[in-house]
Amino acid sequence: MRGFSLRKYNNCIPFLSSSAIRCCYSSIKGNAGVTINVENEVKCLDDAVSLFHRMVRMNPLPSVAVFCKLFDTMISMEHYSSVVSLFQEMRKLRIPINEFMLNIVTNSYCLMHRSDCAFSVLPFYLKSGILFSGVTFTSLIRGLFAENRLKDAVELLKKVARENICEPDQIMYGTVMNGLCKRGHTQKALSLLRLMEHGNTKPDVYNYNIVVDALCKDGNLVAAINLLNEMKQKNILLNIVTYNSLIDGSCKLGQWEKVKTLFSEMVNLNIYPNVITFTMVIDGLCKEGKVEDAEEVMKRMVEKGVEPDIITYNAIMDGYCLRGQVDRARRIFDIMIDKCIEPDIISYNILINGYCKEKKVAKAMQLLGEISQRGSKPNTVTYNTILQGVFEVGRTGDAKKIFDEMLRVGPTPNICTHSTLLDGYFKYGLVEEAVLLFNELARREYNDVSFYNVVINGLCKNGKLDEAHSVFEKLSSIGLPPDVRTYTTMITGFCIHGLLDEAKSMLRKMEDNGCPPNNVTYRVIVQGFLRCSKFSEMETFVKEMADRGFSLDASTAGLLVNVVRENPSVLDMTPELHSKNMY
DNA sequence: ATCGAGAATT
Repeated sequence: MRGFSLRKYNNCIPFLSSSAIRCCYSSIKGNAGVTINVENEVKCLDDAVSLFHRMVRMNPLPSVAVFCKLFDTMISMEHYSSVVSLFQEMRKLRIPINEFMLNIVTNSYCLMHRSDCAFSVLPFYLKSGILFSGVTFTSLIRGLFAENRLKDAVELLKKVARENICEPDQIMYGTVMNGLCKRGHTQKALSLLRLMEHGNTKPDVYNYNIVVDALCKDGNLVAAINLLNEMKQKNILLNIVTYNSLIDGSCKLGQWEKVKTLFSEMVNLNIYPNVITFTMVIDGLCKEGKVEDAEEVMKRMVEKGVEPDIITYNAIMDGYCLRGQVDRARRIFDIMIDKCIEPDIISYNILINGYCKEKKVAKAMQLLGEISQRGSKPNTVTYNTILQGVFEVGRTGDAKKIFDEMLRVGPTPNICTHSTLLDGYFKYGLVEEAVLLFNELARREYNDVSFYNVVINGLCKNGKLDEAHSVFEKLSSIGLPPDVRTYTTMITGFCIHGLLDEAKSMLRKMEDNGCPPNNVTYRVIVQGFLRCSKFSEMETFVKEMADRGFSLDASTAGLLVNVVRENPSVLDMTPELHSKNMY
């Protein structure tokens, strides 16, 4: 990272106070030999805090390891800021700390997405004569990735290696590789893997699995299998994760023969499919509409002694919903409860989505009300799903009420919530509401092009072409390249308003900007010229379409047929229409 | 005693 120096972070540890924490200095004698079983004693934050207070009053004090164990337990319950507070208390009480403790605190800050505070712990290591370890920097790197500071994360790894601060291990490399892969930089992760192969720290199965999985997720199964073969050649011991990634990748491409091969290959290596393996297959089948096959796989897994879990059931439920059989999904939901598998918020979201897709909004709303009764809590996806469903049936008033409820008592709206709202408002002509909301959102720095596509589309469809165009222009000023949908939406807007020259120049512009038009773009522009009876120019685009292997859709072809009926001479100008089987 | 990879929802 640029300008990285320990001095910079000196004396900037934020004091996080906690009113819950009040320390008592009187010591209780005779606690020597008292054993503390942190895991059994701590079930919630209150338990942790009160145990901490008992511990600091003991004489002699419990070892630092016990404090570490306590903090670790708190981290597993996601009480990161409380870990920091208790650590501050320990310091005030001058309770000795060690390397492990500092690493845990550093990690807590990183998990809070406060890598700035995490860096401010570094001077403590120096002051206390404690050496940094790979663990320290791995946590920091993870923290930087969590804040999407990819360059800083990679730079920190390089700095650690270059300045011999400590020898990066497989975990540190793996953390960087994983951070890169999860953000779409598979090739960079692959380069790092190659770098490791030539360096001192040889990649292990974790490192390979990260890249194998990323390649599979990219749909690049061939490269993933090549890497698998490299692993075999290098005698890297393959494991269940390796095969699960490959099986998932094959399922998502519908390569069921490959799935079978991988299954037998892994079993030959004494690696047995687990609940994750089976669930991936079940989900893949469900997504292809083959829910019966998925249920068959579920039976087989039970026969093999592998019990389906909540995720397996959720996949099946979603499979039925995708086929429009929400009632069957509901039955699975009830079976799940009978088997004492508690539905989670995703189960509810799947069912709510199922009901919405069948326009059974009342059912969806009812289910929303039931969520808290069963000890779950609606999340952002729940509300987004309901909002979409309510808009779908045109109940804009209900949508507004639900959004208000969300703002009052619900989870934080995200970009998807806002897209749904804007799309809904525009769709039903509530332009004022939409524009107001869009202006409110200006400071959020949303950088997802599909969000702007919704806005541009809404403005175009509501006669606000100039505003749409200025949002389009804004994209380049915030460094967000328009995608094929953005251009197509703009072109549609121009065509609706009869601005064919603008439509045409936008078509050329997208090509120049490295974003070639697709089938839809051409259909839109052909329809535009057709509706304005500009047959000869239309012909140019029909020709271009044919050259690029695109074809007309039914509605454009239908329009064309009507035009030909009224004006047969059009046929003379468009030989492509009959010679290339365009209808 | 602290840091790592794989499954489901809008």
